[in-house]
Amino acid sequence: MRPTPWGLLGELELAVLDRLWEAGESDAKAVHAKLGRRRGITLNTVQSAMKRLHEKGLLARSKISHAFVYSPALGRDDFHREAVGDVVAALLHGEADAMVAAFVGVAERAGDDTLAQLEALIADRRKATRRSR
Amino acid sequence: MRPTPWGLLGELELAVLDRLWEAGESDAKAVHAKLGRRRGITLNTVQSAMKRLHEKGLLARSKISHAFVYSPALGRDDFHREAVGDVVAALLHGEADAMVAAFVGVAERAGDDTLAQLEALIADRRKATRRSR
DNA sequence: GACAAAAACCGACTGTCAATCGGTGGCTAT
DNA sequence: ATAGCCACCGATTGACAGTCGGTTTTTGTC
Repeated sequence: MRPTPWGLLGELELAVLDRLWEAGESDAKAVHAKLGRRRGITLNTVQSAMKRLHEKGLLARSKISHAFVYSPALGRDDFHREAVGDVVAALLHGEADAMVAAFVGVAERAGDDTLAQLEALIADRRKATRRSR
Repeated sequence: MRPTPWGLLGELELAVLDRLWEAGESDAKAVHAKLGRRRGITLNTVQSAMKRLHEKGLLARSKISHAFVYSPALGRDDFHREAVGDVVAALLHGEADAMVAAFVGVAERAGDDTLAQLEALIADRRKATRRSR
């Protein structure tokens, strides 16, 4: 019985992903060096997290000599879109009105500039859409 | 050891909320009548879910005679805004650019009309903002 | 080829949380 | 008083992240 239908990541998993996006491909040791010390967790823990991320298809890895080097399977933006999309899908069952309202609401309380940014980007996307049609 | 930073609801809990938003205040029995049968769960299970929802502050309740009548503590839209906002906050640590990009991306793949809707609503909100300033 | 170091892997344990019931005990209306 | 209804408590299950310890595998080096 799946508690939540949307597969959301944990805190450490997100931190690892962020690290990978920032630093590009890295091995477990490098990631641990950056965020393991602060958190007081072992290299092993970081390894486990990265392995799970790999199993979920979020990290690609390749063996360099005998060690793994991981890299994000999705771009930061793709992942964000995916995640937000999942939540939105589970929450508002595909109802565009509600979705739009939620977006605007969130953007609004993030600051007025955000709304303007949103507007600008939309204009951009719509232009692109029209052209490609 | 918090598994996920965002407190997201379960499947049943969401269904209960949806039901309450649709039908207005109801007691556990009524909710169970609507979605318990299909799911093959007992009234008791629905009661538990509603109680948890109440403890989380998402359902208000008042005792009518000896039974509780529950009603949503937040409007549907408020809740959606809240939930999406939480996820966005945890995911993109307050970076407006990424947020905007994600919104547009999700809206885009929800259909082209959605983008237009979003645009319209934004124009609306910005007008309102300007007026109130 | 043997060996030490490094890293991956496996398995276990913990904490949290939703879902799900059963049983118990308290009101309520008759 | 008493039969029902219903809330509450507690227990169980299942999932999943975080966290390690211990074991095995791989490698580079004498």
